[in-house]
Amino acid sequence: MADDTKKTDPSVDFGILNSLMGYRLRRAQMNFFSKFSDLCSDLGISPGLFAIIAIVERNPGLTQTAVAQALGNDRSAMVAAVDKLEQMDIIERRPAKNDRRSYALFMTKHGQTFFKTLSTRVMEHEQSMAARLKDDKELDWLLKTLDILSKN
Amino acid sequence: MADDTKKTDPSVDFGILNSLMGYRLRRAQMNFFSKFSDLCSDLGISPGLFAIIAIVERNPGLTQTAVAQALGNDRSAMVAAVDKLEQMDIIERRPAKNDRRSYALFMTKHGQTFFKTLSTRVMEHEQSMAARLKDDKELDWLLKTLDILSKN
DNA sequence: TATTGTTATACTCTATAACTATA
DNA sequence: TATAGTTATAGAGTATAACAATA
Repeated sequence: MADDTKKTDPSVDFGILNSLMGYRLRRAQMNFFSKFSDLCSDLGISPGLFAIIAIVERNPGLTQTAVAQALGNDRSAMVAAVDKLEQMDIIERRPAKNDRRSYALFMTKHGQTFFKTLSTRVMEHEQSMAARLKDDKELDWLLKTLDILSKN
Repeated sequence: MADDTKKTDPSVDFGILNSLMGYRLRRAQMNFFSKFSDLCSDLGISPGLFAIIAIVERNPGLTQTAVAQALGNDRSAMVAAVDKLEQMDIIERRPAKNDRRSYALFMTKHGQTFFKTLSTRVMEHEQSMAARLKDDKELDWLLKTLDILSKN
């Protein structure tokens, strides 16, 4: 919602939370997600759907399960997501060539242009957030550090 | 679940996702949360409950609404959370002195020691994650940067 | 009128198990 | 026997609206 009216009370002592990467990651991520909603909810796209589109766009022909594994989702969650993206004419299922159990996922023509619109909005927001950092070097460092912290 | 068996396929091209702070923040945060569950689910504590305890421990006497505002939660979500923490004998509601509508929240005796156990576990994990960084300077920089990115 | 705690509600995410058709 | 897609389901988490008691 990106709501300025309810501020965090500065007189509250956050104690240990202040020193926890886990807590700060959560706060930062919530901020990104709520802004993402502000920017893209009119298009019916959530962060999770955006990630699926981004993977399919760069890796046409992947199966649902392969996309789920790449994103760390469960197979079962893909069904409703791909159903929706298919109804929106963004992605299409095609029968896989070598395996009649699985579908290969591809972008539709409309999906291609839709993804460009979406990417532009998302990148604009990213750049406005990146402007809070010192320089591109700091951004690279942040991305690298977040990647290191993403591995278990 | 911190499961090593299902790896992210390295042959998948993540495209724009790789350059997005929002996506990397999500991946890093998911990793912290799943490890938090591994460490603390036997004690019945989620990250959200831990945050509430941490605030009450450092700010005894805050009302439910004040804690909710500090953490960015909705008032209504506090009810079940505080109910649970009260049943676990960690936090107690006391009638507020000046306002008969509200409760003041305090740690119980058991809650004090419980929180120490909890904090030890969480800090151990934090330190093992911080060990992936170069030094304490880098950790400070990360915490500061995440704070900057948390503001809307 | 406004606010606190509460309830009810609903919607999204996520996780699990089981089914079917294929492999 | 194992896997892909699917379905059903259940549990979190989150957000909104409304109500009673109190300010």
